[in-house]
Order: sequence, then C-alpha cells, then structure tokens
Amino acid sequence: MSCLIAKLSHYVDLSDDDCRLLAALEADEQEYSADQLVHSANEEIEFLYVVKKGWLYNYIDLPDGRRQIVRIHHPGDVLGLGDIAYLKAGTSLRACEDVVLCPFPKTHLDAIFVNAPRLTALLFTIAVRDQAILVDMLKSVSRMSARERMAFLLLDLISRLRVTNSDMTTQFRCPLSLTELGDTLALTGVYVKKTIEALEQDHLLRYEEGIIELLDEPALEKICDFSERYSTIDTSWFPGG
Amino acid sequence: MSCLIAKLSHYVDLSDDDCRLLAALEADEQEYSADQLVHSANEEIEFLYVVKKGWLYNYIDLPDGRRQIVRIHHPGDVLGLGDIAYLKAGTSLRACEDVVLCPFPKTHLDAIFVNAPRLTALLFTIAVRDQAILVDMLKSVSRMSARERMAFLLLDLISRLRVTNSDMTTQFRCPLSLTELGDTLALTGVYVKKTIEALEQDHLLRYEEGIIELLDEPALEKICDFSERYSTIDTSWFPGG
DNA sequence: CGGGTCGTTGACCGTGATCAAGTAACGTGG
DNA sequence: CCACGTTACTTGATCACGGTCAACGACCCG
Repeated sequence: MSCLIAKLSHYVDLSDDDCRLLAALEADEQEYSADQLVHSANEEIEFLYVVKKGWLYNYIDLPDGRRQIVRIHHPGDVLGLGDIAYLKAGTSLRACEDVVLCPFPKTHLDAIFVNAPRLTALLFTIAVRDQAILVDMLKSVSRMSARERMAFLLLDLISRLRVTNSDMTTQFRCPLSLTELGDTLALTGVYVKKTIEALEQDHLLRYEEGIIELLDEPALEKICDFSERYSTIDTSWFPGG
Repeated sequence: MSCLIAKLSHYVDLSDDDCRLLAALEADEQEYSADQLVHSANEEIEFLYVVKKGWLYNYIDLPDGRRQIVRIHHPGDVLGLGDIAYLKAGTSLRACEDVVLCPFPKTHLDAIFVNAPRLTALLFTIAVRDQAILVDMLKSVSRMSARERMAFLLLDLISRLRVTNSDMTTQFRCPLSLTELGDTLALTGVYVKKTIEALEQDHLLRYEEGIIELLDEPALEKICDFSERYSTIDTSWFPGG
C-alpha cells in the first residue's frame, strides 16, 4: 500500500474514488542520492512530491551563507503544498540521505478540488496543520533555550515517525548531521554537540552514530512544554462523504 | 464594499455566486476593545473571523510567562484558517486597539468547499501563503540580527497595508507597544527601543508616538533581504471559472 | 493626588557564537 | 597500499549580542 494513502487514511475513511485520485499522484518515481538538491529556492515549481523513501528537508539560504532548515520530511509526506501560492519555490529542497520521490504536476490538484471535496478538505487541513507546526517551530526558535529546543525537536521527530510506524520504540535513526540539526534549531553545530552532551549527562537521551534514544520522554516533554500535533486532527466539519 | 471581497478580488475575479458566499461570512458583527482577548489558546474554536476594523495579533504564551506574537492582522484578513485542523485553538487572539470582527461558524466553509472550487482554491492559497509568511518570520527570528529583524517587520507591515490601501505612503500608524513589537521580533522592549534608535541614527526611519515613517526603503530592503509576499499569487492552476 | 503602564536610559551579565586546533573516517588517485 | 583531501565530530578559549535589572519620567485614568 502506498504510504501516502496509509498516512491519510489515518485521519479519514477514503472512498475508492479518493484512493484512485491519490494513487495517480504516485504514478511516477524518481531517485535522489544523499545530499542532492531536488529543487532550489526561486526555481519555478513544476512538481509537487510524495515522499516514498528517505528523509529530506526544506531550507532557506541567507545572503551571508547561513541557512535555516524549515521542515524535515519523512516518507508519506506531501511536499510543495506550501509553495503552490507562488510561481517560484520559497525554499530549497534537499535529500539528507538516498530517497525516492513521486513527482506530480501541480495541475493534478485540479481533479481533486473539483471531484473530491472531502479529500480537498483533508489536504487543506494537512496544509494548515503544517502551519501549526511552523508556529511551534517559531516558538521553539524564538523563545526557548538550546536545551529546550533540542528536546522539542527530538520529540517532534519521534512523534511524527510514530504516526506511520506504530512499532516505533524510543529510538530512531536521524540522518541529519550536527550542523544540519544546528541549522534546524538555529544553533551552531558546535553548540548542538554541547547541548546533546548536557542532555546525556542528565540521562535524558543517548546519541551515538546518528542513533537517538530517548531515555525519559516525560522529562523531555516537561522541559519544552511539548504538545503532540500529529495523531489527531479535526475532521468533524468536513463535507459529508 | 466589504474589505474581504476587496482583498480577495485583488487576486482573482469573483463571480456573483462567490461574492454571495463571501458576504454570508460577514453577516454578523462584533466589537472588541483595545487589549481585549478574543479567544485564548486551548479554547474550543467555534468561529472564524473576518477583520472589519482595527489590528489584532495571534500569540503563544510560554509556561514561564514569555510570549511570542505569531501573526499581526489587519482589516480584510480571515482569522482562524490556521486553526481549523484542530478542535482547539493553538494561539490566543488579542485586539491591539478597538476592533470590529465578523464571526462565522467554521461549518460555513462547507458551502464553499462543495459549491465553489475556485474560491476553495483561493482560500487554500491564502492559507498556504500565510505559511510562506511564517517561514519568512522563522528565518527572521532565527537567523537575523535585531536590526535586520526590525527592518523586516516594518517592510512586511507596510507592504501588507499597501495591498488594500493603495494610497499608502511611506508612513503608517502602528498600534503595537514596544513590548509587543519585542514579542513579535523575539526581542525585549528595551532592545527594540535601542534598535529603533540605531536605525534612526542612520536616517533609515523615524518613529514617534506610534507613527512609523520609512525614510529609505531600498536601504531597509537591502539590510534584511526583503521579498514581498502579498501583491501577487499564482492562480494559474486554479480550476476554471 | 495616587497608582499603572509605557517609554527611556545605563550598568552589568549570560547564552550561545566564533575561532582554532586536532582527530577520525572516508573516498580518491598515484 | 599509501598519500592526500575532504568532511564530520570534538574540545577549549574567548567574545558579543541582546537580556536582565533597576531607576526615573511622562502620561493616563480614577
């Protein structure tokens, strides 16, 4: 089963027609290797993508060479919804390991908007949920200490992985380098290291060779006032189906 | 003419049916006074709002008493699209001066999703445009200096005001206090003051009694690598209408 | 006239950046 | 198989941006 359908049917019952429309989005496949740029900011957007395998991230470059990672993507995510308001992409998209994407032209959304109001509402909701997550990220970066931010990011990542991967335990592989984690958290790679070390001192987590193990989730949640945004959404107002 | 219709028809031609659906959203009116809370985070969401008059802002409180202002709203804005994925509001909404809002229940969106795919696409696009703006804000707060952030915020505000207010010059009244500006920029009120002073020293702007005048917009744009997000959006992929 | 909030200014401080040097792992070409 | 370059991780010394704290004045409202 496609991981897009798997992820979406977590939220609503999909009709056969809905599934057919969604399957059409995953007709093509394309591979990208680790660290490869999928598209860069200010490039014209031809395609949206469904992630089939691997992690990627969106980021913005600043003129002085620094960058901010805006969103980390996992299999089953729909990429590019956030860019369809504009002709050109606002962020660059890069694979952080070998990935497989399913590109589809943005005009394919037409068929969904016209024929499947229920699915439209779901896509709308997902797009808008991403916004809530950006708000969390803004709060994190603007108002929290390095320690709190680190806790927040790790909890966010694991709770997203749990949505599609219900056998997920307390440990996962994170293919981002320390510098990339820093670009996500608005810290330097150096300080990410020191922060992780401090959390390890307190027996809250373990980090080794890209494997992260959360040793005390309740304590981590308390540190950063975490609230989970992925397991449930409100579908009660959706058009009947 | 309603400022919602004014704002939206800036982007697409609206049919009579579309206008009728939109007008229904502005059927009711409600006043709030300066500094009044419209709804708070974690409250159940009953209504979305169209802003008829005055400025408001969304913010998040942190357990330790700090807060982050997430978005500043002007007349014509639709509030709450970002919250419809959840049963409860993620942010609090507060009036920063006397305002008039038009509340409508979120189920009213149904009618639009089912009957007006073109308008749906527009709302979708607006919701998603807000996301691009959040990304800008994230970039600003995470990676820019106080001076750059200040420049960015002021350019953002004036370019939004210009969308509906084409006779806007280089000066506008900003009803936010220095502390509120600080909560927006992730700075303290004290440092906002010092930053504004520094910009005044360089003859880039003037600030007096809440009136802001931008003296050298090109220079300000250069400081913060500003890109305008409000004047145009991509409507080419919209369903025909 | 008293109390509140906001703006203003100055002294001092702390988090996280910057810089620098060193190590380990990897792929490359000779 | 080794020399080389590259990249990531590691660690420590020092620095600076912006926060914190405190005090005062202006203004508003009761």
